Amino acid sequence: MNMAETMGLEDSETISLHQRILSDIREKILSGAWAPGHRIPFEHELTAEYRCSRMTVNKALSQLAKAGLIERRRRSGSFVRRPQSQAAVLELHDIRIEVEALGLPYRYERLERLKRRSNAEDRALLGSSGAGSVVWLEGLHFAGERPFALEQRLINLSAVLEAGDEEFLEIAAGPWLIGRVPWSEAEHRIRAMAADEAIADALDIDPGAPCLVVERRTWSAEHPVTHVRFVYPAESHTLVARFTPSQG
Amino acid sequence: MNMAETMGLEDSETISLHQRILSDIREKILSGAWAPGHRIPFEHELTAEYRCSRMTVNKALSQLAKAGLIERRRRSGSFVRRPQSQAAVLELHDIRIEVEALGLPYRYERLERLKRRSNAEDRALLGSSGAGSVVWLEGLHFAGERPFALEQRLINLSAVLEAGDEEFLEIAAGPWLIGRVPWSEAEHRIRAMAADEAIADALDIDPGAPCLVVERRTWSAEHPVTHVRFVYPAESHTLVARFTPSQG
DNA sequence: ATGGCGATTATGTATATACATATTAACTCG
DNA sequence: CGAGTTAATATGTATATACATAATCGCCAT
Repeated sequence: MNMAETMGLEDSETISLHQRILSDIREKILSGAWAPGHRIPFEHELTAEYRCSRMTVNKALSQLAKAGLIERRRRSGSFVRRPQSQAAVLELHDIRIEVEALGLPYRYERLERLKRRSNAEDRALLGSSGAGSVVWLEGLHFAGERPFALEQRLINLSAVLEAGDEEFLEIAAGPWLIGRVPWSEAEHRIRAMAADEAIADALDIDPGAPCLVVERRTWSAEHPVTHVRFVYPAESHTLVARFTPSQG
Repeated sequence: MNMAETMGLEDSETISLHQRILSDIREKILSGAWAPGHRIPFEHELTAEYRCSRMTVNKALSQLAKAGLIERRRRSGSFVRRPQSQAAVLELHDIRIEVEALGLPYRYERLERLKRRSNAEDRALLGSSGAGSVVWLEGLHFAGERPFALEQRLINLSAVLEAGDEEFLEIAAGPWLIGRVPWSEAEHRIRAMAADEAIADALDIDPGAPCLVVERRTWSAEHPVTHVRFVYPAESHTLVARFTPSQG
């Protein structure tokens, strides 16, 4: 459709309009710009904003609703949902949302931050070939008073330059990155591990206690962005993923 | 819509027409009536069959395509795809393939088999409401000489009657079931756990050692089919899942 | 035969329109 | 003033229509 360039689409690719609306809104939600509970614009407002028919807007919103990102209420509008299903756990992995879904107050605390040139191990973790600078972060996610997860993260500064100026003292890097770098691909590794001294100390559990480890590598347009490792005490966490061949 | 009753819909519920088309076709595919490669009717044929507009048919087919059940080719039509969606999301659970990929000889050994009427716990595991008979299986997957994974499985006999006559002495139930029951939905739970006495004994590891536990429930057309729990010694196993942001 | 080209065909996406339905806000009446 | 009714509103689903696009078929000229 020749709608795309009239809208001033920056991507040169030809994306259908309803796809564009869909990803715009998803981006706003995933980045946190529209928090859970936020009422997204009415169909007729989006119709005006994108200069298209209501059907097109409706198609996009219906998809978001089916994907569980928003909830639609007649006469009231469409609202960002608190994610809780598979999407939350494996696609985003926003720990704040997980913790708040449990009804517990969430807090993030940075333990360590280093900026350095990448070494061989960093490059292996990132799945990167070239050298460059990285930021190394370690932090704790709390659910109430108790540590909920330990986070160890590498950020590739050649992919996200601004991360070099960010302290990440009370903001976890995950949500921060999501708003800045649209990820195109991610790979998860999930395994069990016995807590070593350092992990046991950080998470306030016994050394040797079983932990669930979720590692994630993210790429944006072929460039490695970040590698993150979440360590959960076994009793605190279960990942749930639900699949359906079709989404009736 | 008053379309539903004009069509002679057997369900008393009011289902939208495109939902009905969608589930009709999905059923045909999952049941095997339309095998992979089969060309499903053209939009204009379905338009005639369901007496509706092409947009409505198109909406249903587009959803099926996005869900990966069918593939649409311009000028040629829409074709049933070879099932592959599951592997894309969490590629696990043909343990034989996993083991052989490591270059180790694979062997399965049944430890226990019981046939009984389901109790409350069974029904909870299966996610089933009604009573009925089940088969309980326990078995070990070996990689070379060492135990690779412990499998504990419940099979709902009212969904898979033939399973009652099968011994599963050297064939794991997973591959056996896959050939017989087209699954329509699956839910995975993944967590870490310390090995108890029984598990440690079976897997030949120390009690208290960390294990990765993968539980899977499977449904076929709303009916619970099986619940299976795989327990892996932590050092032997990592799950890998790779995602690309879907539908957008 | 055969390579290219135009016609045909099925899908892809968008439009304007219509009416149904659920829910809330406003209003009316005892 | 409160309960019940009515009107307004946002979404839900369907229609007919239009044109774009990709792939294929068949014809024709070489």
